[in-house]
Amino acid sequence: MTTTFDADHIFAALADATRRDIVLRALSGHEGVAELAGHYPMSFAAVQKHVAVLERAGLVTKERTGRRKVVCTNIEGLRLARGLLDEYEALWRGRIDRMTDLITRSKEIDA
Amino acid sequence: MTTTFDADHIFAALADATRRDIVLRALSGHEGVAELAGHYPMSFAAVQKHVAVLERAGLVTKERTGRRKVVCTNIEGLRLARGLLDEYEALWRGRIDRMTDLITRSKEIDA
DNA sequence: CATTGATACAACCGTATGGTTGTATCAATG
DNA sequence: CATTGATACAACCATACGGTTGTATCAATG
Repeated sequence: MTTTFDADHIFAALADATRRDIVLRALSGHEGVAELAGHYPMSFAAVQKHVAVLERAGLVTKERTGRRKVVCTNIEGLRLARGLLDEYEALWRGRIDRMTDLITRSKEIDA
Repeated sequence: MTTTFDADHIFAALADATRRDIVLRALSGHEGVAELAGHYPMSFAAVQKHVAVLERAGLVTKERTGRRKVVCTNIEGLRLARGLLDEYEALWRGRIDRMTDLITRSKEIDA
């Protein structure tokens, strides 16, 4: 699977409430790291690290605007994440369908 | 958010290729921990731990069958995970829609 | 060009995670 | 009931992670 590496990073990035919240906040794309940091009970550097994790996962980008750097949720990244989840859901659903199919058939055999 | 705790565990559980593979394999629900362990280049105990993580996240269950314990993907858990993702997608999409709406309007103003 | 505001980075700490090996439990079976 | 097969659990190790503080960079501004 070529997307395994990314899936690791994406799911790991989403496995933290602070980071999920940052993704939401960064959708409007108007807050710098400092403003974001203001919303959470932790240091500026900690939030900075969270943003870095999201960046590495391709979920947000940073755009320089004057002396600030605005954090923007990367729609492409989100779509990719969503695509991964869809793939998995398809696989899951596929297997579930085949399972229920098997079950149905075995019931027919039983009858 | 009441589901935050679960989201942490679920995303974290999915952030590992081995565990994602176990979820897929366990959908057919006929392999014990030992059989599962056979597929991966690691010890039995390591796979056992991975299964434990998935179990804690509510993604699989173990059912005793004779002397074996069969690992079964928990469809309910999967649906819950899927639900979480849907919620997030809805939020994301909502914000995206509002964003594109804003962009469209500002373009109209520009024109 | 010195200062200030905003971000980046490095070092450090405690704890969690992914892996190992070894031992204990527990159910089937001779 | 001793043995064997399958799972569970505990101790340990290395590394990653989430947090801290302190220092460095870098762009605007007086």
